[in-house]
Amino acid sequence: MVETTTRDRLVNEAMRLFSEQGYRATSVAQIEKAAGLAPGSGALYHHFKSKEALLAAGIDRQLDRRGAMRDVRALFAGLGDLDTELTLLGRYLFAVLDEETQLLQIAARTPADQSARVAAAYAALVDGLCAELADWIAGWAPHLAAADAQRIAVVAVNALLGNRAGRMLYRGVGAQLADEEYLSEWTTLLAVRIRA
Amino acid sequence: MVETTTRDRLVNEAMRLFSEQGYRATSVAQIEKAAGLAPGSGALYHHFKSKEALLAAGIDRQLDRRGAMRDVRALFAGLGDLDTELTLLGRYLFAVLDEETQLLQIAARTPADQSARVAAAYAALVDGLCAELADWIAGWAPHLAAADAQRIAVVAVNALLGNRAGRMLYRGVGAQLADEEYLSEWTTLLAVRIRA
DNA sequence: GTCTATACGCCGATAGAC
DNA sequence: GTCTATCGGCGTATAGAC
Repeated sequence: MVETTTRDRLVNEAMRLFSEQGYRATSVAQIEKAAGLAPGSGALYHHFKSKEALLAAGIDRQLDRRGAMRDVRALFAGLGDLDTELTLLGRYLFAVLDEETQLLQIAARTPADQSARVAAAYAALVDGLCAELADWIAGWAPHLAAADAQRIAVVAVNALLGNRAGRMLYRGVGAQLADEEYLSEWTTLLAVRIRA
Repeated sequence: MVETTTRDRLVNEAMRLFSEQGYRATSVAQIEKAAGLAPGSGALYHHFKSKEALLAAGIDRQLDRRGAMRDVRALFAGLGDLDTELTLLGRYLFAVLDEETQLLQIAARTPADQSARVAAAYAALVDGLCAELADWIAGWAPHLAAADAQRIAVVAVNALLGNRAGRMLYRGVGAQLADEEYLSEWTTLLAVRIRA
């Protein structure tokens, strides 16, 4: 059994509820109840000075969890042929996006002017993924201009992001491809382009 | 000067505000003020029985506007080579997504259980675009299996959707490619794949 | 059809007992 | 640290005058 402080439980439940319902639609009482406190009591305010400070703490924690695993080229280089590495890379990018699902959902459902932190965190995440992928592509295709590798990376990441956005925001509605099937086509698309 | 009824103005302003701020974050008073009525007066309730009925009316209108322009193959077929048609098709898909921006934004910022109508409307839009594109691809590449054409179309539409999602939800934050640059790479990616 | 006035509830946040 | 109790504000929605 993991020892969790009340503060940690509050952050956990708040981020979950924010991602499911949105920031404004989630009440402080609801968060307290989910964390095992009496709903409606101000118990939350002994740990955070306001509801927005709680959101900020959740975003900071999410950003701290990331930051490892910078050099993707070193991780995947030399494992096999282009298609194999590309498939692994695609799975890795999907995994990162899935880990950040809460943040992406909160970002989508929080008006930018209400909390600029979320928008900035999203931008940092996506820009980082694009840069990593562009770096990897440049390593595999030295004949391509750096700008071309960057453009390919942006489109490729957006293709994965669009898939996850559809999943996150409208779960269960509409026909979705299975992950492996989607990644298979994504890989083929990129491999052919990089070789051309 | 276009004759607009108060009811139309209410729908217009409500959809605009919903897409900018989200459904729950937008108050009835705000909608009334934007439509030229006294904020806080219940004047809105003489046109709609509730705030949710107003949202439903907006979604219905948006869905009615669409529905024309079904057969994309007929529109773009025979115009030129594959790259040319693909570029035009990409612009068309972007245009459709842009026209439906309000709906997509509202869908993203409205919890699914709060209004299933929005989620269903989104699913219909994206599924329709995928089917249109798959149809077009199948026409250009008869050697591909129908399932392959469908998979390519799904990834391609998701790539455009991911781009627009980033624009809509986090406007101004993060480096974004210009439309023409993005579409250029998107076209190249697909053209190479279809020819392979 | 639009207004003023208002009912009634929920929300964020605070005060103070234990 | 958590509780009960409560304040002030804003939310949706309604009643009734004009």
